[in-house]
Amino acid sequence: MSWTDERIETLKTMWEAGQTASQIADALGDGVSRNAVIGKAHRLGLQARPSPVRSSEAPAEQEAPSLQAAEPEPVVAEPEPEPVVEEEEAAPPAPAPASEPRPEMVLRSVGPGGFVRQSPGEQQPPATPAPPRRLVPAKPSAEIAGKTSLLDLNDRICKWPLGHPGEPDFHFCGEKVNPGFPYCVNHCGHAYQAQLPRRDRRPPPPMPFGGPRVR
DNA sequence: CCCTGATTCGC
DNA sequence: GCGAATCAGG
Repeated sequence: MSWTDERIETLKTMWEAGQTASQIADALGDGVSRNAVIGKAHRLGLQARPSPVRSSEAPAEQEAPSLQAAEPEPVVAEPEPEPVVEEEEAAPPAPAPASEPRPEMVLRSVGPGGFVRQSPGEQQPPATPAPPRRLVPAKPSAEIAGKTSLLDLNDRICKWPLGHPGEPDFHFCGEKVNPGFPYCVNHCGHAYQAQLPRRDRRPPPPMPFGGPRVR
């Protein structure tokens, strides 16, 4: 299978949404390996994303073995207006009791504007430490409450798309999958239909991500 | 071991 | 352009 526009679009979307290469490859199906996904992603130029590996580390460190204790850090005044997200409920003084993030939450640093990319050459110096205010766990903002977004997809939930990418309310079914299938039982019924002898057959629904793989 | 992404290089 | 092989960190 070649990289059709459709598949490339899927790749881009999922990659930018923070899905792992494996997940994307799995979603694309057709024997696409995660290497293929990564390779294609690089060729598309969307490689900037957190990687567990820093192969080419050591960015030209001074040969001088002496450590520079305090480098005159340019005090880049951070005029951050700091929009305070006001909590509705009066937060009790007790800190949230181990409200640990879900392990499967694949959220990276997704801001309302998208991803924080870093180009190799231009990296902003680390922001001034002092976190002035308490940090509110930034929801993906656009995250439609109660709906399954791309970020929520995993192997176990139905990937049946509802709506269209780009639309504000685009989301996925989110039901538990029919084991062995990318969709829930219900949507499997839509995706996989016995051949009907009828002539007036309903037009098939759009296949998510270019259709399920055939193993 | 498993996972991850990055890179290389023959095709 | 493609992706398996390989590398390297978590």
